[in-house]
Amino acid sequence: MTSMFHVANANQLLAGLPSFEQDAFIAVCETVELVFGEVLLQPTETINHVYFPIDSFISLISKLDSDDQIEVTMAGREGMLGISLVLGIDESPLLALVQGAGTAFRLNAVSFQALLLKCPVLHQRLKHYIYVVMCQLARSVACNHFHRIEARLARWLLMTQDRAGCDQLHLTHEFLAMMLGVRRAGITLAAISLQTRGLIRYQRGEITVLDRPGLIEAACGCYNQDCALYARILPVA
Amino acid sequence: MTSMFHVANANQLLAGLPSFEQDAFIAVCETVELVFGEVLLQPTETINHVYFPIDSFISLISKLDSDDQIEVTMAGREGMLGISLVLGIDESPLLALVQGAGTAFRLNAVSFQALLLKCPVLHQRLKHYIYVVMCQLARSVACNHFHRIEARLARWLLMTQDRAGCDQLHLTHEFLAMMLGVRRAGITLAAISLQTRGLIRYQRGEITVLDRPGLIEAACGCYNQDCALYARILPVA
DNA sequence: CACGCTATGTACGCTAGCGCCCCGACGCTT
DNA sequence: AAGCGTCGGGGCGCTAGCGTACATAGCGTG
Repeated sequence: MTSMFHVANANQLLAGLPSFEQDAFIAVCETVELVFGEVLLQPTETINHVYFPIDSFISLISKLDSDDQIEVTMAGREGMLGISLVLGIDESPLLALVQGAGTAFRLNAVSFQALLLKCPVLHQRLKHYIYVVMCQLARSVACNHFHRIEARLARWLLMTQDRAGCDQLHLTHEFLAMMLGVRRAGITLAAISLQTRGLIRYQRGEITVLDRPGLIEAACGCYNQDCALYARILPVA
Repeated sequence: MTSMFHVANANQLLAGLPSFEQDAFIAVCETVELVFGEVLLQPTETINHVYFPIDSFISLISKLDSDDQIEVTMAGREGMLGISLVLGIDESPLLALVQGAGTAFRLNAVSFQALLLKCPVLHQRLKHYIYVVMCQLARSVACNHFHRIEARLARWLLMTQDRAGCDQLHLTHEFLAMMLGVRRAGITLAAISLQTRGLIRYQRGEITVLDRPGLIEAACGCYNQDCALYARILPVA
């Protein structure tokens, strides 16, 4: 029963499910290791599996063409990958890239769909999760349009830290540029500014968050609003 | 029975429903007139009614603060307002503004939720609609970030024309600036360019689309991709 | 321990779009 | 017919961010 307790807390979408639904979940899932840089889903590809990250996390990237791409949302322990199956669609328009290595629960699409019918509480919780993601997408449209690179970088680091669960992040400026849809040089300037202000420290692909409250201050309000929304709609129980 | 045929074709989400579900729908809905400029929903407001536009359409606007706001999606005869009720959430983070006057079917939230349980085909179709909206939001994040005002304006005019169903649109530069989240002067320059190229003509708040294929050419590919997605996921029959 | 790769710093000219302002023109109202 | 409010055109200096390029500095490997 200890393992169930663990399951319930391993991923926040699964947290607090009644034991009946937890049993059903455990019966069909497997545990997999996600490797950094792995592409779990190409745009328009069929979704064969859903993932519930435990300590890994995944970037979901909207790609207009080879040059223009931007991360639109993340899936870590607070979320899942393959959510559109809940809507009855087995494809995703986004590129899913493992951004933080670690473990995740994996289910094949068929089992997942069957599971939803057996687990109304999970089903409802996942619908709420879809709502949260939609709100975050809508906010991101505005955020990416209006806010400066530095504020967006701060926001992004905070979101990543929440999902990685540690202060040390494995990220190059190049990678960050890809995520925010800006130049690498643009990231460098913003990073210098954040470092000068004592909020972060970095060196050859390792970024350390030194002052989280300060970073929240430097980030646009979108970070706090996203957090507040999630907490309100998907309380951990 | 003629009226039922009309219902089935009045709003594309309702099109093609089995007659049983159409009956259930007609039993609970009312027809309302939407007035230009009317605010149907403030951000965070409780959703008391859902709307299925017939020849009206609604702008859904993400508002960061009083200055920074941008339209993120539209709801016309191809969609609906209040979709988050399908996910079990009776609030919307977006501002809903009537942009094209006309008629719409309206249901109160409670009846709508009850209706979903009685109409599995409608329910499934609305879930598919949610998927389409999510994809469009994700694309808009990238589009608004990477594409020039002129291309985005062209896209926006096309989307509006589709929903208005006529060549003549009632729009000032000021309003367009609000929708695209840019300066009025920025719209003026883009509009001049489109007019010079013979794609549109405008005069004191009336814009006429002269060359639709040319306008599609001038728009970013996002327009075509959105259309293609909708057609694929929500075929009209 | 030297080499080479990768990550970061920096520079330069350029463009889109900003904020702000003023003007003229149209058209509705009185 | 006059007046006024609304709409569009245009100008000004400014900034963020772009594309490109090159230089330095760690680090791992041979």
